[in-house]
Amino acid sequence: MVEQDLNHIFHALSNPTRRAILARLASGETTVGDLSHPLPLSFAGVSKHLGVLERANLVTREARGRERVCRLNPAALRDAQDWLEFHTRFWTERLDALGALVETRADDVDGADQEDKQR
Amino acid sequence: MVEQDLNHIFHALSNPTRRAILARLASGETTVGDLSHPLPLSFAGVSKHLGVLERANLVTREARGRERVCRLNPAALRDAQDWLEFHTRFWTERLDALGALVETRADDVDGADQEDKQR
DNA sequence: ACTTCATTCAACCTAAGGGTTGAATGACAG
DNA sequence: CTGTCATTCAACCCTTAGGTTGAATGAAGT
Repeated sequence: MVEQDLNHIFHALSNPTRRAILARLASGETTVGDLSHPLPLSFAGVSKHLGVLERANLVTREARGRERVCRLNPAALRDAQDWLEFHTRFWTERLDALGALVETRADDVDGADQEDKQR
Repeated sequence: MVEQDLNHIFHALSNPTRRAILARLASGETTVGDLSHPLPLSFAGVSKHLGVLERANLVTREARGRERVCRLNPAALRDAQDWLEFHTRFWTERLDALGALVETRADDVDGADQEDKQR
């Protein structure tokens, strides 16, 4: 998995219509038509959104007769989650450590000159 | 936390420069200047990216003298992670269940007519 | 006070997003 | 083989993104 993939995945997730599509697909595969019925969008608009989701590898479209069946592909979502999990953990640890540091020194850093040891 | 927040968070994360900034900030707070040195961007460009990260509430900027100090705010990242975690779990369960279903019936659904029970 | 340094603001540019329409494709029903 | 239905493609529109420059702000140093 490369940077580019994350770009596409996060970009795909940044739009509420696309997140709605994903949520809808989580409860079962559907055709593009079924997908677009509840949405306040043109057919072609939905198709475009599916294109974005497909580029991010979050969704696959497969022809079945004259319809296209859309399915989730959780693997890509997992990639994004991995990135986030790594970073949240890392950050939280760092900030916790920082918090602890500040706390243990709470009495002698009361002033305003403690920025030197930060960088 | 609302939809809008997720839009901003995921949008912020969809850009590699911004992810680099976040990674950089994970190892300690810095000024905008320090942040932009290693980046192949103009100063103002970096400032814009920080604006996006700030809108997503992933980063805070605080004036210290004539510089601005940037810090991470892991709370927002946690929001994104929660969304992803919920969905990956949900999807995976669904697809696992589906897989199990297919497997138990593997012998009598060899053909192509099993789509009816899907919708 | 004057200059310098860190940063932002404003204006601009080009490319990409998100949406629309209408024509094109291609499977299916008659 | 003709018409219809599901979908995509192409062209267009407007807004946002991502970048640049140069001026503006505002704290610090002298």
